[in-house]
Amino acid sequence: METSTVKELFNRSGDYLNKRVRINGWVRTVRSSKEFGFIELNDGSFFANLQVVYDESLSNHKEVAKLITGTAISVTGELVKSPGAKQPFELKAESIIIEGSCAADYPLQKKRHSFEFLRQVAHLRPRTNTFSAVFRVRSLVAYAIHKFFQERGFVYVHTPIITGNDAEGAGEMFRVTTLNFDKIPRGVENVVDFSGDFFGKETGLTVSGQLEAEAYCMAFGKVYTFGPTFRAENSNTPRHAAEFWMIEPEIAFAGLDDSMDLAEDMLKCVISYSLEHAPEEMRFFNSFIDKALFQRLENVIKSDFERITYSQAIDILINSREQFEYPVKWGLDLQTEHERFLTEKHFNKPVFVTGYPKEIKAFYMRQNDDGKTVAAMDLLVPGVGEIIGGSQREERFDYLEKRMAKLGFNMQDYWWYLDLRKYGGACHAGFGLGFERLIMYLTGMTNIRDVIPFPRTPKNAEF
RNA sequence: UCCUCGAUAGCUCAACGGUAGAGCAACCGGCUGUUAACCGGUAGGUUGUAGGUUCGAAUCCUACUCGGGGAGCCA
Repeated sequence: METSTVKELFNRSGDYLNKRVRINGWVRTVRSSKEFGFIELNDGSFFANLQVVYDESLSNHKEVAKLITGTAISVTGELVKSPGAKQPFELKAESIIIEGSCAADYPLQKKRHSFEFLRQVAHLRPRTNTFSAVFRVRSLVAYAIHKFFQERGFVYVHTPIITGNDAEGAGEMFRVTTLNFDKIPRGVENVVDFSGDFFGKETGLTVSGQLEAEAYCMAFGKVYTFGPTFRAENSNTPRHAAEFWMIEPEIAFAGLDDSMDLAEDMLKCVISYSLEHAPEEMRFFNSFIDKALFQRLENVIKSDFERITYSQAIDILINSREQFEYPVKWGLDLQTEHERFLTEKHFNKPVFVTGYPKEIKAFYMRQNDDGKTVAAMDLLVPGVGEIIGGSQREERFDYLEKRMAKLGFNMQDYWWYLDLRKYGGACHAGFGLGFERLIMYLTGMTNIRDVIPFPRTPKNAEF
Protein backbone atom coordinates (compact mmCIF):
# COMPACT_ATOMS: atom_id res chain seq x y z
CA MET A 1 0.00 0.00 0.00
CA GLU A 2 1.23 3.45 -0.92
CA THR A 3 2.02 5.86 1.88
CA SER A 4 0.02 9.08 1.98
CA THR A 5 0.87 12.34 3.67
CA VAL A 6 -1.17 14.23 6.22
CA LYS A 7 -1.13 17.16 3.83
CA GLU A 8 -2.86 15.11 1.14
CA LEU A 9 -5.49 13.97 3.63
CA PHE A 10 -6.30 17.54 4.61
CA ASN A 11 -6.21 18.96 1.10
CA ARG A 12 -8.20 16.18 -0.56
CA SER A 13 -10.09 14.63 2.33
CA GLY A 14 -13.03 13.79 0.06
CA ASP A 15 -10.84 11.43 -1.97
CA TYR A 16 -9.58 9.64 1.12
CA LEU A 17 -12.64 9.48 3.37
CA ASN A 18 -13.71 5.89 4.16
CA LYS A 19 -10.65 4.53 2.37
CA ARG A 20 -7.64 2.73 3.77
CA VAL A 21 -4.45 4.78 4.01
CA ARG A 22 -1.00 4.47 5.50
CA ILE A 23 0.77 7.36 7.23
CA ASN A 24 4.35 7.44 8.54
CA GLY A 25 5.18 10.00 11.18
CA TRP A 26 6.15 10.92 14.70
CA VAL A 27 4.01 10.81 17.82
CA ARG A 28 3.26 14.23 19.24
CA THR A 29 1.15 12.99 22.15
CA VAL A 30 -0.82 9.96 23.25
CA ARG A 31 -4.04 9.93 25.30
CA SER A 32 -4.93 6.41 26.29
CA SER A 33 -7.91 4.91 28.12
CA LYS A 34 -8.41 1.33 29.19
CA GLU A 35 -9.70 -0.01 25.90
CA PHE A 36 -8.86 2.68 23.37
CA GLY A 37 -6.76 5.75 22.87
CA PHE A 38 -5.75 8.64 20.66
CA ILE A 39 -2.44 9.51 19.05
CA GLU A 40 -1.59 12.89 17.60
CA LEU A 41 0.59 12.08 14.62
CA ASN A 42 2.69 14.55 12.66
CA ASP A 43 4.46 13.48 9.48
CA GLY A 44 6.15 16.78 8.63
CA SER A 45 4.12 17.37 5.49
CA PHE A 46 1.58 19.61 7.14
CA PHE A 47 1.34 21.89 10.11
CA ALA A 48 -1.66 20.13 11.62
CA ASN A 49 -1.54 16.70 13.27
CA LEU A 50 -3.59 13.70 12.28
CA GLN A 51 -5.58 12.12 15.09
CA VAL A 52 -5.21 8.35 15.14
CA VAL A 53 -7.73 6.27 17.08
CA TYR A 54 -6.86 2.75 18.21
CA ASP A 55 -8.54 0.11 20.34
CA GLU A 56 -7.92 -3.38 21.71
CA SER A 57 -8.22 -4.95 18.27
CA LEU A 58 -4.58 -3.98 17.62
CA SER A 59 -2.23 -6.93 18.11
CA ASN A 60 0.25 -4.67 19.90
CA HIS A 61 -2.40 -2.65 21.73
CA LYS A 62 -0.49 -2.72 25.04
CA GLU A 63 2.70 -1.29 23.52
CA VAL A 64 0.80 1.33 21.58
CA ALA A 65 -0.92 2.56 24.75
CA LYS A 66 2.54 3.24 26.21
CA LEU A 67 4.00 5.09 23.24
CA ILE A 68 5.76 8.23 24.26
CA THR A 69 6.12 11.53 22.47
CA GLY A 70 8.74 11.39 19.73
CA THR A 71 8.31 7.77 18.64
CA ALA A 72 8.36 7.10 14.90
CA ILE A 73 5.43 4.95 13.79
CA SER A 74 3.65 3.73 10.68
CA VAL A 75 -0.13 3.58 10.87
CA THR A 76 -2.50 1.79 8.50
CA GLY A 77 -6.24 2.12 8.75
CA GLU A 78 -9.41 3.72 7.51
CA LEU A 79 -9.88 7.48 7.35
CA VAL A 80 -13.24 8.21 8.96
CA LYS A 81 -15.25 11.24 10.02
CA SER A 82 -14.40 12.28 13.56
CA PRO A 83 -17.06 12.83 16.21
CA GLY A 84 -14.64 15.15 18.01
CA ALA A 85 -14.98 18.86 17.54
CA LYS A 86 -11.34 19.71 16.90
CA GLN A 87 -10.71 17.67 13.78
CA PRO A 88 -12.85 16.87 10.75
CA PHE A 89 -11.56 13.32 10.34
CA GLU A 90 -9.34 10.77 12.02
CA LEU A 91 -7.47 7.60 11.19
CA LYS A 92 -8.97 4.44 12.68
CA ALA A 93 -5.91 2.26 13.12
CA GLU A 94 -5.86 -1.35 11.92
CA SER A 95 -2.13 -1.68 12.49
CA ILE A 96 0.52 0.47 14.13
CA ILE A 97 4.14 -0.46 13.48
CA ILE A 98 6.72 1.08 15.82
CA GLU A 99 9.52 2.14 13.46
CA GLY A 100 11.73 3.83 16.01
CA SER A 101 11.18 3.93 19.73
CA CYS A 102 11.96 7.07 21.70
CA ALA A 103 14.02 7.11 24.88
CA ALA A 104 12.33 8.28 28.06
CA ASP A 105 14.64 11.29 28.37
CA TYR A 106 13.31 12.86 25.13
CA PRO A 107 13.58 16.57 25.86
CA LEU A 108 10.48 17.73 24.02
CA GLN A 109 7.18 17.64 25.85
CA LYS A 110 3.68 18.32 24.74
CA LYS A 111 3.63 21.50 26.75
CA ARG A 112 5.20 24.78 25.78
CA HIS A 113 8.98 25.19 25.93
CA SER A 114 10.97 28.39 26.10
CA PHE A 115 12.82 29.35 22.92
CA GLU A 116 16.02 29.59 24.98
CA PHE A 117 15.75 25.93 25.94
CA LEU A 118 14.89 24.84 22.42
CA ARG A 119 18.03 26.52 21.06
CA GLN A 120 20.00 24.01 23.12
CA VAL A 121 18.25 21.19 21.28
CA ALA A 122 18.36 22.71 17.82
CA HIS A 123 18.45 19.22 16.30
CA LEU A 124 15.04 18.42 17.82
CA ARG A 125 13.25 21.75 17.76
CA PRO A 126 11.99 21.44 14.14
CA ARG A 127 9.58 18.86 15.61
CA THR A 128 7.77 21.56 17.59
CA ASN A 129 4.83 23.58 16.30
CA THR A 130 6.61 26.91 16.24
CA PHE A 131 9.76 25.75 14.51
CA SER A 132 7.87 23.54 12.12
CA ALA A 133 5.99 26.66 11.06
CA VAL A 134 9.07 28.91 10.97
CA PHE A 135 11.14 26.64 8.79
CA ARG A 136 8.36 25.75 6.40
CA VAL A 137 7.77 29.46 5.90
CA ARG A 138 11.50 30.02 5.51
CA SER A 139 11.54 27.45 2.72
CA LEU A 140 8.50 28.98 1.04
CA VAL A 141 9.87 32.50 1.23
CA ALA A 142 13.17 31.44 -0.32
CA TYR A 143 11.19 30.03 -3.22
CA ALA A 144 9.01 33.15 -3.42
CA ILE A 145 12.08 35.34 -3.73
CA HIS A 146 13.49 33.30 -6.59
CA LYS A 147 10.07 33.28 -8.22
CA PHE A 148 9.76 37.05 -7.90
CA PHE A 149 13.08 37.78 -9.55
CA GLN A 150 12.98 35.02 -12.15
CA GLU A 151 9.54 36.13 -13.35
CA ARG A 152 10.94 39.63 -13.84
CA GLY A 153 13.89 38.52 -15.93
CA PHE A 154 16.59 38.70 -13.28
CA VAL A 155 19.60 36.39 -13.56
CA TYR A 156 20.61 34.55 -10.39
CA VAL A 157 24.34 35.01 -9.83
CA HIS A 158 26.42 32.83 -7.52
CA THR A 159 28.95 35.26 -6.15
CA PRO A 160 31.98 33.76 -4.37
CA ILE A 161 31.83 32.60 -0.78
CA ILE A 162 35.60 32.88 -0.43
CA THR A 163 36.80 36.30 -1.41
CA GLY A 164 39.97 38.32 -1.50
CA ASN A 165 38.41 41.71 -1.01
CA ASP A 166 36.92 43.03 2.20
CA ALA A 167 34.95 45.04 -0.30
CA GLU A 168 32.95 47.67 1.41
CA GLY A 169 34.24 47.24 4.91
CA ALA A 170 30.79 45.92 5.66
CA GLY A 171 32.16 44.01 8.59
CA GLU A 172 34.96 41.93 10.03
CA MET A 173 35.81 38.92 7.89
CA PHE A 174 36.37 35.34 8.94
CA ARG A 175 39.80 34.38 7.63
CA VAL A 176 40.17 31.49 5.22
CA THR A 177 43.61 29.96 5.31
CA THR A 178 45.61 26.77 5.12
CA LEU A 179 48.62 28.30 6.90
CA ASN A 180 50.03 26.25 9.78
CA PHE A 181 49.15 28.17 12.94
CA ASP A 182 52.21 26.75 14.71
CA LYS A 183 54.52 28.16 12.05
CA ILE A 184 53.00 31.31 10.64
CA PRO A 185 55.34 32.78 8.01
CA ARG A 186 56.26 36.39 8.66
CA GLY A 187 57.99 38.95 6.48
CA VAL A 188 59.23 42.47 7.01
CA GLU A 189 58.16 44.09 10.28
CA ASN A 190 56.84 40.71 11.41
CA VAL A 191 53.78 41.07 9.19
CA VAL A 192 52.16 37.76 8.26
CA ASP A 193 53.23 36.64 4.77
CA PHE A 194 50.25 35.22 2.90
CA SER A 195 52.16 34.54 -0.31
CA GLY A 196 52.53 30.90 0.69
CA ASP A 197 48.88 30.57 1.67
CA PHE A 198 46.42 28.57 -0.45
CA PHE A 199 45.36 31.51 -2.59
CA GLY A 200 48.66 33.33 -2.34
CA LYS A 201 46.93 36.24 -0.66
CA GLU A 202 44.83 37.07 2.35
CA THR A 203 41.29 35.72 1.94
CA GLY A 204 38.10 35.46 3.96
CA LEU A 205 34.46 34.52 3.84
CA THR A 206 32.32 37.02 1.96
CA VAL A 207 30.64 39.86 3.79
CA SER A 208 28.68 40.86 0.69
CA GLY A 209 28.34 39.71 -2.90
CA GLN A 210 27.55 43.19 -4.10
CA LEU A 211 30.78 44.13 -5.88
CA GLU A 212 30.77 40.90 -7.87
CA ALA A 213 27.05 41.27 -8.52
CA GLU A 214 27.73 44.68 -10.03
CA ALA A 215 30.05 43.02 -12.56
CA TYR A 216 27.29 40.67 -13.67
CA CYS A 217 24.77 43.49 -13.62
CA MET A 218 26.88 45.22 -16.27
CA ALA A 219 26.37 42.15 -18.48
CA PHE A 220 22.84 40.94 -17.75
CA GLY A 221 21.17 44.18 -16.77
CA LYS A 222 19.19 42.67 -13.92
CA VAL A 223 20.76 40.24 -11.48
CA TYR A 224 20.36 39.04 -7.93
CA THR A 225 22.35 37.04 -5.45
CA PHE A 226 20.91 34.86 -2.72
CA GLY A 227 23.39 33.12 -0.54
CA PRO A 228 25.20 32.89 2.76
CA THR A 229 27.04 35.86 4.15
CA PHE A 230 29.48 35.97 7.05
CA ARG A 231 30.34 38.68 9.54
CA ALA A 232 32.89 38.12 12.29
CA GLU A 233 31.50 40.98 14.34
CA ASN A 234 31.11 40.40 18.06
CA SER A 235 27.45 41.32 17.82
CA ASN A 236 25.24 40.05 20.61
CA THR A 237 21.74 41.08 19.66
CA PRO A 238 18.55 39.32 18.62
CA ARG A 239 19.01 40.70 15.11
CA HIS A 240 22.58 39.66 14.28
CA ALA A 241 24.20 36.36 13.35
CA ALA A 242 27.69 35.49 12.19
CA GLU A 243 26.26 33.47 9.30
CA PHE A 244 23.13 34.66 7.57
CA TRP A 245 21.61 34.79 4.12
CA MET A 246 21.32 37.86 2.02
CA ILE A 247 19.50 38.78 -1.16
CA GLU A 248 21.22 41.41 -3.27
CA PRO A 249 19.51 42.55 -6.47
CA GLU A 250 21.35 44.90 -8.80
CA ILE A 251 19.72 46.71 -11.72
CA ALA A 252 21.37 48.61 -14.57
CA PHE A 253 20.22 51.85 -16.20
CA ALA A 254 18.39 52.49 -12.98
CA GLY A 255 18.47 54.89 -10.09
CA LEU A 256 17.60 55.01 -6.45
CA ASP A 257 13.86 55.33 -7.04
CA ASP A 258 13.91 52.23 -9.21
CA SER A 259 15.60 50.22 -6.49
CA MET A 260 13.05 51.43 -3.93
CA ASP A 261 10.21 50.47 -6.26
CA LEU A 262 11.80 47.06 -6.63
CA ALA A 263 12.25 46.60 -2.89
CA GLU A 264 8.68 47.61 -2.13
CA ASP A 265 7.26 45.41 -4.87
CA MET A 266 9.35 42.45 -3.72
CA LEU A 267 8.33 42.72 -0.07
CA LYS A 268 4.65 42.97 -0.95
CA CYS A 269 4.86 39.96 -3.27
CA VAL A 270 6.68 37.84 -0.72
CA ILE A 271 4.22 38.69 2.05
CA SER A 272 1.26 37.88 -0.18
CA TYR A 273 2.88 34.62 -1.21
CA SER A 274 3.40 33.53 2.40
CA LEU A 275 -0.16 34.35 3.42
CA GLU A 276 -1.48 32.45 0.44
CA HIS A 277 0.76 29.39 0.54
CA ALA A 278 1.28 28.84 4.27
CA PRO A 279 -2.11 29.78 5.71
CA GLU A 280 -1.97 27.33 8.64
CA GLU A 281 1.49 28.46 9.67
CA MET A 282 0.67 32.14 9.32
CA ARG A 283 -2.51 31.74 11.35
CA PHE A 284 -0.43 30.03 14.03
CA PHE A 285 2.00 32.97 14.13
CA ASN A 286 -0.87 35.41 14.34
CA SER A 287 -2.46 33.47 17.22
CA PHE A 288 0.54 32.46 19.30
CA ILE A 289 3.57 34.55 18.34
CA ASP A 290 2.33 38.03 17.45
CA LYS A 291 -1.35 38.88 17.69
CA ALA A 292 -0.90 41.98 15.52
CA LEU A 293 0.84 40.10 12.72
CA PHE A 294 -1.96 39.93 10.15
CA GLN A 295 -2.93 43.51 10.79
CA ARG A 296 0.65 44.62 10.22
CA LEU A 297 1.26 42.52 7.12
CA GLU A 298 -2.02 43.52 5.52
CA ASN A 299 -1.19 47.12 6.26
CA VAL A 300 2.11 46.67 4.43
CA ILE A 301 0.51 45.04 1.40
CA LYS A 302 -2.11 47.76 1.06
CA SER A 303 -0.19 50.92 1.89
CA ASP A 304 2.52 52.75 -0.01
CA PHE A 305 5.81 52.78 1.82
CA GLU A 306 6.79 56.18 3.14
CA ARG A 307 9.77 57.81 1.42
CA ILE A 308 11.64 60.57 3.20
CA THR A 309 15.11 62.03 3.00
CA TYR A 310 17.61 61.88 5.81
CA SER A 311 17.25 65.65 6.21
CA GLN A 312 13.47 65.34 6.55
CA ALA A 313 13.97 62.53 9.07
CA ILE A 314 16.20 64.80 11.16
CA ASP A 315 13.53 67.53 11.05
CA ILE A 316 10.79 65.10 12.11
CA LEU A 317 12.90 63.85 15.00
CA ILE A 318 13.81 67.34 16.18
CA ASN A 319 10.21 68.55 15.98
CA SER A 320 8.82 65.42 17.66
CA ARG A 321 9.60 66.69 21.15
CA GLU A 322 10.38 63.06 21.96
CA GLN A 323 13.10 62.50 24.55
CA PHE A 324 15.95 60.63 22.86
CA GLU A 325 18.99 59.26 24.59
CA TYR A 326 21.26 60.10 21.66
CA PRO A 327 21.46 63.51 20.03
CA VAL A 328 19.70 64.26 16.76
CA LYS A 329 21.80 66.43 14.51
CA TRP A 330 22.41 66.63 10.77
CA GLY A 331 25.55 64.66 10.02
CA LEU A 332 25.12 62.08 12.78
CA ASP A 333 23.85 58.64 11.94
CA LEU A 334 20.35 57.68 13.01
CA GLN A 335 20.33 55.57 16.16
CA THR A 336 18.07 52.58 16.67
CA GLU A 337 15.78 54.65 18.90
CA HIS A 338 15.42 57.22 16.10
CA GLU A 339 14.67 54.60 13.49
CA ARG A 340 12.11 52.97 15.74
CA PHE A 341 10.41 56.28 16.37
CA LEU A 342 10.13 56.98 12.66
CA THR A 343 8.81 53.61 11.56
CA GLU A 344 6.82 52.57 14.65
CA LYS A 345 5.46 55.80 16.05
CA HIS A 346 5.53 58.56 13.48
CA PHE A 347 4.56 56.65 10.33
CA ASN A 348 3.65 53.20 11.69
CA LYS A 349 4.59 51.55 8.42
CA PRO A 350 7.72 50.80 6.41
CA VAL A 351 9.80 53.90 5.70
CA PHE A 352 12.55 54.47 3.15
CA VAL A 353 15.12 56.99 4.33
CA THR A 354 17.32 58.35 1.54
CA GLY A 355 20.16 60.80 1.02
CA TYR A 356 22.43 60.16 3.97
CA PRO A 357 25.57 62.22 4.57
CA LYS A 358 28.39 60.67 2.56
CA GLU A 359 30.66 60.47 5.60
CA ILE A 360 28.52 57.81 7.27
CA LYS A 361 27.97 55.64 4.18
CA ALA A 362 30.02 53.29 2.00
CA PHE A 363 32.49 54.44 -0.65
CA TYR A 364 30.59 53.06 -3.65
CA MET A 365 27.42 55.10 -3.15
CA ARG A 366 26.66 57.73 -5.76
CA GLN A 367 27.42 61.25 -4.68
CA ASN A 368 24.56 63.71 -4.95
CA ASP A 369 24.93 67.14 -6.55
CA ASP A 370 24.83 68.87 -3.17
CA GLY A 371 28.30 67.51 -2.49
CA LYS A 372 27.22 66.44 0.98
CA THR A 373 24.96 63.44 0.59
CA VAL A 374 24.89 60.14 -1.28
CA ALA A 375 22.06 58.27 -3.01
CA ALA A 376 21.67 55.75 -0.20
CA MET A 377 18.48 54.22 1.12
CA ASP A 378 17.58 52.24 4.21
CA LEU A 379 14.22 50.58 4.62
CA LEU A 380 13.01 50.63 8.21
CA VAL A 381 10.14 48.39 9.28
CA PRO A 382 8.27 48.28 12.60
CA GLY A 383 9.55 45.65 14.98
CA VAL A 384 12.67 44.67 13.11
CA GLY A 385 14.31 47.97 12.23
CA GLU A 386 16.63 48.09 9.25
CA ILE A 387 15.68 45.29 6.90
CA ILE A 388 17.18 46.65 3.68
CA GLY A 389 20.20 48.80 2.95
CA GLY A 390 20.88 49.96 -0.58
CA SER A 391 22.03 52.70 -2.88
CA GLN A 392 22.57 53.95 -6.36
CA ARG A 393 26.19 53.09 -7.15
CA GLU A 394 28.78 55.62 -8.22
CA GLU A 395 29.17 54.91 -11.92
CA ARG A 396 31.45 57.89 -12.70
CA PHE A 397 35.05 56.71 -12.77
CA ASP A 398 36.61 59.95 -11.57
CA TYR A 399 34.15 60.49 -8.70
CA LEU A 400 34.68 56.93 -7.50
CA GLU A 401 38.43 57.07 -7.80
CA LYS A 402 38.62 60.35 -5.91
CA ARG A 403 36.38 59.06 -3.16
CA MET A 404 38.42 55.90 -2.75
CA ALA A 405 41.65 57.86 -2.72
CA LYS A 406 40.29 60.16 -0.03
CA LEU A 407 39.31 57.18 2.10
CA GLY A 408 42.80 55.71 1.67
CA PHE A 409 41.85 52.66 -0.39
CA ASN A 410 44.50 50.63 -2.17
CA MET A 411 43.34 51.05 -5.79
CA GLN A 412 45.12 47.91 -6.95
CA ASP A 413 42.80 45.81 -4.81
CA TYR A 414 39.82 47.26 -6.70
CA TRP A 415 41.20 47.28 -10.24
CA TRP A 416 38.40 45.17 -11.64
CA TYR A 417 35.72 47.14 -9.81
CA LEU A 418 37.07 50.36 -11.33
CA ASP A 419 37.19 48.62 -14.73
CA LEU A 420 33.39 48.34 -14.59
CA ARG A 421 33.28 52.16 -14.71
CA LYS A 422 35.88 52.31 -17.41
CA TYR A 423 34.23 49.91 -19.85
CA GLY A 424 30.66 50.95 -20.48
CA GLY A 425 29.75 51.79 -16.93
CA ALA A 426 26.04 52.54 -16.73
CA CYS A 427 24.19 54.01 -13.81
CA HIS A 428 22.92 51.24 -11.60
CA ALA A 429 21.48 50.59 -8.17
CA GLY A 430 20.75 47.77 -5.81
CA PHE A 431 20.19 46.74 -2.24
CA GLY A 432 20.81 44.04 0.32
CA LEU A 433 17.93 42.35 2.08
CA GLY A 434 18.61 40.37 5.22
CA PHE A 435 16.76 37.12 4.60
CA GLU A 436 16.42 36.24 8.29
CA ARG A 437 15.17 39.71 9.13
CA LEU A 438 12.52 39.24 6.49
CA ILE A 439 11.53 35.93 8.05
CA MET A 440 11.35 37.60 11.45
CA TYR A 441 9.14 40.32 10.05
CA LEU A 442 6.89 37.76 8.36
CA THR A 443 6.51 35.44 11.32
CA GLY A 444 6.68 37.79 14.29
CA MET A 445 9.63 35.85 15.71
CA THR A 446 11.82 38.29 17.61
CA ASN A 447 15.19 36.50 17.71
CA ILE A 448 17.26 35.74 14.62
CA ARG A 449 18.54 32.58 16.33
CA ASP A 450 15.03 31.18 16.04
CA VAL A 451 14.70 31.59 12.28
CA ILE A 452 18.03 29.90 11.38
CA PRO A 453 18.12 26.09 11.69
CA PHE A 454 21.52 25.98 13.37
CA PRO A 455 22.44 29.58 14.18
CA ARG A 456 26.02 30.78 14.37
CA THR A 457 26.61 33.55 16.92
CA PRO A 458 29.58 34.59 19.07
CA LYS A 459 30.60 31.66 21.30
CA ASN A 460 28.07 29.35 19.68
CA ALA A 461 28.80 26.92 16.85
CA GLU A 462 27.23 23.79 18.35
CA PHE A 463 25.69 21.33 15.88
C1' U B 1 32.71 45.00 23.31
C1' C B 2 29.64 48.01 27.04
C1' C B 3 25.18 48.28 30.36
C1' U B 4 21.55 45.29 32.79
C1' C B 5 18.94 40.93 34.49
C1' G B 6 19.30 35.84 35.23
C1' A B 7 21.19 30.37 36.11
C1' U B 8 17.28 25.54 41.65
C1' A B 9 14.53 18.10 39.31
C1' G B 10 14.31 16.36 32.11
C1' C B 11 10.99 21.16 31.33
C1' U B 12 8.42 25.70 33.59
C1' C B 13 8.91 27.82 38.16
C1' A B 14 8.60 28.41 43.97
C1' A B 15 11.50 28.67 48.41
C1' C B 16 15.19 34.89 49.47
C1' G B 17 20.27 33.29 56.12
C1' G B 18 17.75 27.92 59.53
C1' U B 19 15.73 20.09 57.13
C1' A B 20 15.00 22.32 48.86
C1' G B 21 8.94 22.14 46.93
C1' A B 22 4.85 22.26 43.00
C1' G B 23 2.88 21.48 38.03
C1' C B 24 4.19 19.00 33.59
C1' A B 25 7.40 14.92 31.58
C1' A B 26 9.17 9.72 33.00
C1' C B 27 7.67 5.10 35.59
C1' C B 28 3.35 1.97 38.01
C1' G B 29 -1.97 1.66 38.25
C1' G B 30 -7.27 3.40 37.08
C1' C B 31 -10.74 5.28 33.44
C1' U B 32 -15.60 3.47 26.85
C1' G B 33 -14.47 9.65 22.62
C1' U B 34 -9.90 12.24 24.28
C1' U B 35 -8.09 17.47 22.48
C1' A B 36 -1.67 20.76 26.81
C1' A B 37 -7.23 14.50 28.40
C1' C B 38 -8.43 13.24 33.48
C1' C B 39 -7.69 10.53 38.60
C1' G B 40 -4.27 7.94 42.25
C1' G B 41 0.75 6.56 43.33
C1' U B 42 6.45 6.03 42.64
C1' A B 43 11.05 7.83 41.57
C1' G B 44 13.88 12.11 40.46
C1' G B 45 18.64 17.55 43.38
C1' U B 46 26.80 18.30 45.55
C1' U B 47 20.78 24.72 43.84
C1' G B 48 25.95 26.90 36.67
C1' U B 49 31.63 26.65 38.22
C1' A B 50 35.49 28.20 41.78
C1' G B 51 36.51 30.86 46.05
C1' G B 52 34.88 33.86 50.39
C1' U B 53 31.60 35.70 54.74
C1' U B 54 28.71 32.96 58.61
C1' C B 55 27.45 28.49 64.04
C1' G B 56 24.68 27.65 59.45
C1' A B 57 24.39 29.73 52.29
C1' A B 58 19.98 28.03 46.89
C1' U B 59 19.65 32.79 49.60
C1' C B 60 25.03 37.55 51.21
C1' C B 61 30.11 38.92 48.64
C1' U B 62 34.02 38.20 44.53
C1' A B 63 35.61 36.06 39.96
C1' C B 64 34.52 33.07 35.88
C1' U B 65 31.18 30.41 32.36
C1' C B 66 26.70 30.38 29.84
C1' G B 67 21.90 32.62 28.65
C1' G B 68 18.00 36.80 28.14
C1' G B 69 17.11 42.08 27.25
C1' G B 70 19.19 46.97 25.84
C1' A B 71 23.37 49.61 23.13
C1' G B 72 27.25 49.75 19.33
C1' C B 73 28.37 47.45 14.40
C1' C B 74 24.91 46.18 10.44
C1' A B 75 21.43 42.81 7.03
